[in-house]
Amino acid sequence: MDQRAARTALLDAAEELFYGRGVQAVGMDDIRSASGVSLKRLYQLFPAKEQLVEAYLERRDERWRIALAEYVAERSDPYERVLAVFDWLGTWFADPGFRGCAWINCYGELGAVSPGVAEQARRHKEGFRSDLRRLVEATGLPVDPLAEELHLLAEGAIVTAGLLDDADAGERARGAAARLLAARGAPVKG
Amino acid sequence: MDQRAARTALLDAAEELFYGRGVQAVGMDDIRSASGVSLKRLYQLFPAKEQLVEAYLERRDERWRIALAEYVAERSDPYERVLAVFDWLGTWFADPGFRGCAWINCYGELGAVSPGVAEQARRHKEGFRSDLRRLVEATGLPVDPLAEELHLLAEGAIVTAGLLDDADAGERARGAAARLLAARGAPVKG
DNA sequence: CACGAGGGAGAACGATCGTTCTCCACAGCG
DNA sequence: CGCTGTGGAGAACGATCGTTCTCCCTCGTG
Repeated sequence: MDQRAARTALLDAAEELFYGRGVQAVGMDDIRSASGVSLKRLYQLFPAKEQLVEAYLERRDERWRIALAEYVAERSDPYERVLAVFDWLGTWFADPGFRGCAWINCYGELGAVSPGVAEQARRHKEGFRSDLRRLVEATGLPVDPLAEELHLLAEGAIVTAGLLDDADAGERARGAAARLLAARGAPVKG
Repeated sequence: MDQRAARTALLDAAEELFYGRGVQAVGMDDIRSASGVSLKRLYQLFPAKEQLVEAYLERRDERWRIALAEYVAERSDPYERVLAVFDWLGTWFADPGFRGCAWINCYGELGAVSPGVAEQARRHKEGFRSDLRRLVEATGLPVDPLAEELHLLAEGAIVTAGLLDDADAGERARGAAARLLAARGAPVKG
């Protein structure tokens, strides 16, 4: 197994374990067992646990936002694209492994104690917000404050789905989003 | 110092430290120093750290929701009362000690590992949601799905204010809430 | 004063865990 | 075959921290 494969195996194991149980509940030894990579190699690639956590968040951010973008790109109508964000959230919430937002969870766990983790969480949320803003721009509607409002709905749905196990939060957010779009002049479905 | 005063001192210290730094970053010794209560007494009142954490969340929930209710009760118009929830969130976000939602943070930190903490977080969020629902009921507007939508906005504002340091999230959520209310037939200010 | 109960201060204990070190197997190469 | 260095397995180390224990002081009571 070369360095590249080891790195991938480590990040895969880290993602599954950290997301599922929380960072502090997972030891480096658990990562080792789950990945099959020796501790020596682990510490060569990630000299401290914190760096593994940050790398996990960074890679997940990339994947998460790309998956969202691909899902959205399946629609052609710009309004539908905006609403598809909420559909996608709904499919995420329905995933059996769903356990809330990885970045919110990590921020709660380590944000006060690890600037790097706090930064990753901030970056992810800002990235998501600007992705959403771009989708709103494409509709031609006035972006402010519409995009921010839709972002609040999305974040609210994520947190509610995670904490209250409320998988319908996506649909409900979609409904509210449609109403806000209509209030701003989007053509209403008939 | 009698038992009652010791309990209060402990919960005060726990609240300040746990909220400010996260639960796992605070040792029982820190609680002892900050409260002035001896370890022996601490363990008499809270036989394990987890119970102190749960008691902290429970007392904070009570205070938080009462403070919100009192703020809201200063207005008499039922629509204004609903919107006042978002004003109150805005004042909370502006507090210099604001560091996001205590329950979301604790859930991220311990939710996967401590059922008691997960339960407290769930209870708080459900309590908040039903408080909001009652305020919407008082307007006479159809409650579903309006109340849920407003709840998503509020949660989104809380999480965004915490993570992105965005103190204006309250105002923005208030704007969106006003629009959703208007779309459901509330009389518009003019 | 004797004495026992209760409480405070802080040492001690035991477990966990991030990180490093030791030891060994084995492959490449003369 | 011997030498060398890379890497794996897992023991060891050191720190932290939740929890308990020890020791001592104090105070109320006979």
